Amino acid sequence: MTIFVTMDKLINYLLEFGQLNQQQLDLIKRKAQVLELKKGNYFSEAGKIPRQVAFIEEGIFRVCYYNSEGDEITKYFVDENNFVVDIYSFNQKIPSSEYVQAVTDCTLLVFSTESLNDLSATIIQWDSIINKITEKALVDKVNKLSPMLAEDATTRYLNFLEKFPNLANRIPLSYLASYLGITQSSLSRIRKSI
Amino acid sequence: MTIFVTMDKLINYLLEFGQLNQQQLDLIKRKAQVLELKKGNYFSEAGKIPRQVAFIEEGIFRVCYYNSEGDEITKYFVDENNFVVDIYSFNQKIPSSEYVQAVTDCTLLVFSTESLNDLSATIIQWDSIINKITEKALVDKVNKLSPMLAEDATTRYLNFLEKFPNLANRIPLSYLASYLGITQSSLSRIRKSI
DNA sequence: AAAAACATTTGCCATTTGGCAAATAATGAA
DNA sequence: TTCATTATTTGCCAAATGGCAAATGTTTTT
Repeated sequence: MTIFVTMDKLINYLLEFGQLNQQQLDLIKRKAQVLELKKGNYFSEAGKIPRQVAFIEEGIFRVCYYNSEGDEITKYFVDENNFVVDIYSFNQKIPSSEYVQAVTDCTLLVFSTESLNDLSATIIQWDSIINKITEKALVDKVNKLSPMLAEDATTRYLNFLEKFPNLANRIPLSYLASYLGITQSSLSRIRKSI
Repeated sequence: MTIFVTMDKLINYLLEFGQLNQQQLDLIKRKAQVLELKKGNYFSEAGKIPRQVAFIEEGIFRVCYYNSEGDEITKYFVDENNFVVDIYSFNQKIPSSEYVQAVTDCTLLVFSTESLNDLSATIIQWDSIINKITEKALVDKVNKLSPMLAEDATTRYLNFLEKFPNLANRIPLSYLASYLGITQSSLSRIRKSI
């Protein structure tokens, strides 16, 4: 007896990247495990080898690390309808250098390494779908970061507001400031000036 | 009768990502076409669907585009021992939104879409190797860009100097300034101050 | 409720970077 | 070589951002 969850978001997302029949979809659903993660908790941590991949049903994560000066840097945010994982460490089976933290309460569909291996072995299109998803996720990150370098802090903040309208005032200033590449006081002033 | 080229760099690079026997390596070499590209010329252009992938044997490229203000932005540089292509447009078969331009004279090993399809159909590990390469290239770009946001312009310039020691004074200031996210005059001043 | 701990805002001033235009240097064409 | 074109540097000043510490506000603990 399994908990009934439609997993519609996941299914629709996967179908954007390849065709899957009902039997395959059922198998995928059986391999996914629902996980609720409270705001502030970590899905994976620096120093550990990631052994799971999560599809975000609900909520927002951030990926962060500590630079050589010891500053905590938010590398990017990931919201619902996306997978989140340190993909490089996961695939290479090496310890991650970053944290994946829930910035809101989150509902995840979690796949273990073993489940993914099973899916890869059973579903002929699986690898192709996963590779397309991975590639798109990474290309999107590059395309997001690249123009930010040429934008001023206010523009970067406004773009963040557009992408995550309800988040800006619900997360610590430090998360956002380090993502935008500015100090907390500058961000505070930018907020006031808008 | 084919031109004799060892293609050592390419072979060694591929072998970092998977095993290939001599027969497979020979096939790969036969599918690659040597292309010399003079400084300033384009390997691929915005508006066109990319139909080739290049391995850079020698030389340096930049990938650039025009933002909504019409400024030319250098998204990143790619040097020898790397593949270069607008991977997203290439795979999706959609027109690229960026230019791939030689910033020095370059020697390339070019693979057409058809060659890559043949290799994919013939060499069982091919897709896996290519996916690993793609993933690493993109992860590297994200990891390069992300900390730049928190660095000041001088630091970004010094890091560029470290990565491309011989390039800084041989390419137009505009290429480098737009990559660093600063104006040409600022870069000029930073240069003087070092 | 009070205290402690933590997060955000603000003031003050220094530093960095930008904008613009003129001066200078380098490059390429005739 | 000389002229024309393009690229780079520089001066001047304005705007953006940072650094630091104090003030204020918020949350958590006791």
